[in-house]
Amino acid sequence: MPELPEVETTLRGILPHLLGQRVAALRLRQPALRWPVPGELTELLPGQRIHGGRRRGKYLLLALDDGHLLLHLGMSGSLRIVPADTPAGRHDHFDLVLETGVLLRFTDPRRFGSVHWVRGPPEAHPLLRSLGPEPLEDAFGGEYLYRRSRGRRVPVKSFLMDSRVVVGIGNIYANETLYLAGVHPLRTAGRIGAARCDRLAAAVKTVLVDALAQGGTTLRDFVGGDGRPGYFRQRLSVYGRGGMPCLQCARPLRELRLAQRTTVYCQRCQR
DNA sequence: CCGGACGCCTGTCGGC
DNA sequence: TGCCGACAGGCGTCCG
Repeated sequence: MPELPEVETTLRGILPHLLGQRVAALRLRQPALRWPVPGELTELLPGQRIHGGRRRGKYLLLALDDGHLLLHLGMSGSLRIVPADTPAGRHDHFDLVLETGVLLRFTDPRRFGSVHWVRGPPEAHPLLRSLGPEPLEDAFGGEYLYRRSRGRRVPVKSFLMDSRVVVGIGNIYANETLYLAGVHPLRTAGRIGAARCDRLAAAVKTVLVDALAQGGTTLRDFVGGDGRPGYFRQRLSVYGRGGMPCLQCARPLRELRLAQRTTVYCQRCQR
């Protein structure tokens, strides 16, 4: 579900309500996520102050006094700031109760999300250790893509969605990026030239920045920390448009399954 | 090391 | 109307 723009939007929505606040309690009602929510958190978190928050790939990291809370939204997760008396539904896994009485509520119907507690530097956590660069930072560019893709025989779409190569790109933005760059999703990553790697990297940045400016993409259940949906859906060129006309050449967009993910592209405009 | 497939879950939608 | 399979924004793990 949430890719970089949605996770970043979530962070921006919740952070102002969290910074400087002390945790009053953790109300854990449904610990079953991808990995069980550590029960020790209910004793560990109260009293700790939240003094920072950032995003790494699709992970959210909240800095507390004694460590970091690491959150992943999986496919259907969301984090929202809600008033203290908001009734909890069936998929509301936990509330972080703040001293102001406001709640940070984690909701996740499909339970692919997760929560971890990290004492040391969060980058050393096994889930973060082998992550590639952030796509919007300068370390990520055409030159980097070119270097990393040499010898790789995977389709370029799979390559872009590999978090060891670059973080934050999921199925929606991989499709959109390839369309914008004019690159066929099945093209072998290692056979893409330097110039097209430049185009690809530029397209990644453009798509993510534009999506961010729209507050992300809401297909069904994504909401930002303030409860509002994202509006990038109206700007999608290919994702969800299989069979509909290409916006550039009007031919019907084609669809295929790659690694069990729907892939949409234009046979004429992407090579 | 690399590439591909699987499975974890619930909800929704389209076809019969 | 109801049932059933396919599919949905991710990713760690396993297998060849």
